[in-house]
Amino acid sequence: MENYKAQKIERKWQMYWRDHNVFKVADRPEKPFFNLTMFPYPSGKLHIGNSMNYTIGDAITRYKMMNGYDVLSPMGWDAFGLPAENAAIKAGAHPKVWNAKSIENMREQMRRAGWGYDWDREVSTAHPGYYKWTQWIFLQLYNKGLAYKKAAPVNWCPSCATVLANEQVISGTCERCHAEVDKKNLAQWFFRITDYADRLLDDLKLLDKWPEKVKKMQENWIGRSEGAVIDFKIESTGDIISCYTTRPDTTWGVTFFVFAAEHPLVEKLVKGKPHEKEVMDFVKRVKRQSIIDRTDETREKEGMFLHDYIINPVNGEKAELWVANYVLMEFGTGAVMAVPSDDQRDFLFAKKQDLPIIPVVNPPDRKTPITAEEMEEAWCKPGVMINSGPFDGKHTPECIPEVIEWMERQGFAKFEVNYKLRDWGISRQRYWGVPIPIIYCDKCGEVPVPEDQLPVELPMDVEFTGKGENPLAGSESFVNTDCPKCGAAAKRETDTMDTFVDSSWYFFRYLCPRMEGGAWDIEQANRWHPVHQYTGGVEHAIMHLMYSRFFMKAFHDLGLTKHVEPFGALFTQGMVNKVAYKCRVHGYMLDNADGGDDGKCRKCGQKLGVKSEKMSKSKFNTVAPDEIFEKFGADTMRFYMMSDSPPDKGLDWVEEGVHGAARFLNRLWDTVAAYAEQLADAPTSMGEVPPDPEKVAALRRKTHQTIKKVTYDFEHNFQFNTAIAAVRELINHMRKAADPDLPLPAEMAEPVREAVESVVVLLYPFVPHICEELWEKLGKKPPLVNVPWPKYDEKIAAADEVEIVVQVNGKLRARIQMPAGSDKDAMIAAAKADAKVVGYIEGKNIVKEIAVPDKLVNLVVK
RNA sequence: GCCGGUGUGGCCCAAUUGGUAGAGGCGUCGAGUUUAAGCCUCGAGAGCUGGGGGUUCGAAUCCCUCCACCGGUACCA
Repeated sequence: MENYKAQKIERKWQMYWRDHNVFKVADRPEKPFFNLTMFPYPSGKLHIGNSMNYTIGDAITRYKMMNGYDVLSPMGWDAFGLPAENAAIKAGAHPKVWNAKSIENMREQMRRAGWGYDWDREVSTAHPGYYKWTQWIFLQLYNKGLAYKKAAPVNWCPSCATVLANEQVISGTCERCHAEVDKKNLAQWFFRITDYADRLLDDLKLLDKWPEKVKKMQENWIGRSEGAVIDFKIESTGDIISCYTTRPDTTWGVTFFVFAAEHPLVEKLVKGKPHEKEVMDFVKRVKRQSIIDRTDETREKEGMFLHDYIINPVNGEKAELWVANYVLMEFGTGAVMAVPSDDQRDFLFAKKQDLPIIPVVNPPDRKTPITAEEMEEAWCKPGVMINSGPFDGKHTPECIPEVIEWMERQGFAKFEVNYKLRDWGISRQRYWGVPIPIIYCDKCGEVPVPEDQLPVELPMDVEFTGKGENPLAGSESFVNTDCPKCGAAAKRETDTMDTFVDSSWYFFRYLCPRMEGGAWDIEQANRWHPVHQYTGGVEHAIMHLMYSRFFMKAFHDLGLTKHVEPFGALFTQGMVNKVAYKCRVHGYMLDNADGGDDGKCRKCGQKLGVKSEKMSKSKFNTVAPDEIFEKFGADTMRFYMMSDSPPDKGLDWVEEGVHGAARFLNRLWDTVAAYAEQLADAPTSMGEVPPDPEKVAALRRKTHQTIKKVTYDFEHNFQFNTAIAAVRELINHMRKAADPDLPLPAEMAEPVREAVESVVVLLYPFVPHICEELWEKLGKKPPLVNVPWPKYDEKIAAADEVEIVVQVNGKLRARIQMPAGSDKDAMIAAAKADAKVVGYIEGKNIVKEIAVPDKLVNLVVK
């Protein structure tokens, strides 16, 4: 018998799949199934996260094909972005060249992993044939008023020299380089995603096949709140200033009023006043504070009195006007009515600045009204309104609608819904991205590039200096152009788009990747969408998925698709972790396998901390798929990743586990090959051992139970670890029932054949190479994707005899064998008759008899 | 802080949703095979299910509370 040679058979089948176009899918499918995995950034090397993603995706592709679906399984490249440009700066190569090479490498790695794709549909977002349509989409949004330019304070990463979206700022630092992010005022392009806030929120209800977790994250990010906008009058100037509040019921408790440092009225109010310098110095200081400082909640709240007052519209009371560092310009109106009795931030500020506190909500269990002196913190829970004029005695927050109505009648407030979601800033001051198709003309102003002039291509005559300036701005041939309207000399926009724009519509382009007359064919989109299964990392739960949903809805409104949601079902895989070794003083280091000693720091000798953490180069705990392919083969990597833990949770990468996977595949090989030989000998004699009907039935039962289990796991959240465990059980059972190295007894030949074939078919989605090879050894015709997924027979799978547990007062006292499906009376009677049970119930009163069919009997006695 | 999630043999994890705590794997130990080790085959042990309280005939599962870790988010008025 030949040994299992992974690399040899893997290459053989990879060539087979390619040469036979196994994963090519028809444009007009009978049973369409769009199986999408998140396309990678072509960094040049697959990382383990990709491998996890695509191994899950490939298992689904093959499973669905075996179930008769026309599976669309495409692959492409999210090819624009910073790393290519940075690499270009470093290596002196053009990003285009660097990119092409990276893609080639990764395509080869994907082949070696054995993932099945329809390569005729490959797309790259950096290809002019693709980004032409990204620009076209920009123009459609622009014409609809959904793309606009405005000067806005933006997150500026000084190290990357570019603008970052809010979502790319991780607690005040750049998500890429971790430098502290500054605020900068720049003219920027935005997409009006906020117009869709309510629909993005409401339609989450349609996504019943999305993880609750992801929907919740999106809900939080959209951050819908209801409240009122209330107008206050400034005493000195008579200016009306509005503020948004979710608690208009507490307006009687307003004791001061606070502006954000960026609020334009601040400067106006102090202009020429004695305290002008003091206040403006404070404003400047706050503005200069980094985002890190400003968003650190534990930091002291500071502020300055503006020596001016506000008139509270509900009762005409005066309240001091302040500017403070804890109010954000970005939310609401940048001005806050402060109710220290009901808001902990206002409370702390009032205490610090010695401002008055008026309780307006009385804790419900109190008989007498609470006083300001009694309060140790703000009361923001439900209660009874006090000191609130006409609303005294009412319960809040229930009466908020009534309060708003009352205010609206008086004309100084109105109901309003607010969102945390901001418009999507897409401008990037970088070369390696999609040029924004806008031209600036002195006479005509901002002019969109006519559609027939697309694409606006990236110029090649650029210099990569690594300095802050966008290289595009330095390209004469690019910048200088003619105005499409009047023909006069004009200049091009030099900002490029955020790469999330590229990836927000790629699932359309896969449908018609080479189409020239349009971005996609609407009929095809209506047919293949929404994506039947989308699989990717949970790190894209907010940005990518939100932007794609927004695009889908905008496309719908533009008549470009009939659908409103892009992804019907979503599966998010967990992170891949591995132990990392960390010294408290000297940081992460290689583990002790590499020259270290007994887990001690090589620099200081202190004991290293050992903890499983997300794989990262900086932690020295990465694993390269390539190395696994070389050492063990792709099937081993695939098997290990799928067999160890449920894929939606994380995976702890353990070297021994990989060995275990390799061992299993060897055993699978030996076992199936041995059975193949025995089966080929087609035994006819009964042998010396007499036939054993129960043994035959038991093996068949196990086979059908296993098919049922694996099918169930595919249909329920992809619990591949338990599916694989079930197959292992079947193999163990079969080996015990019929020694693979001995001639098969005649009566076992068919049951064994059924079991062996099932094993190979059931494992195929996970380890396709070895299974194709074994399938051939069994005398069958490849490829396995054409073999129908096995059906199980419920009758064969059902046990005819079951073990019933007998409890007395909840304690296990006996086990009895009974025919499956016995009725409750029979079970109870049998339980009472059991000799062991009798000892426990004799002479006692049976209070209650519980029977669970085929499971247990519980007798409650006194 | 707030919103999610997780906590089960030494380790990764099952338990078809309230019914025997243990499927599968890793590691360990033992036996067989081997000149020996490894590989391979067969077998074994190991637990108050994070702590406490409650509901129930019965709780890993449901409820309350606390703790630990992971993820998201964060002065959003």
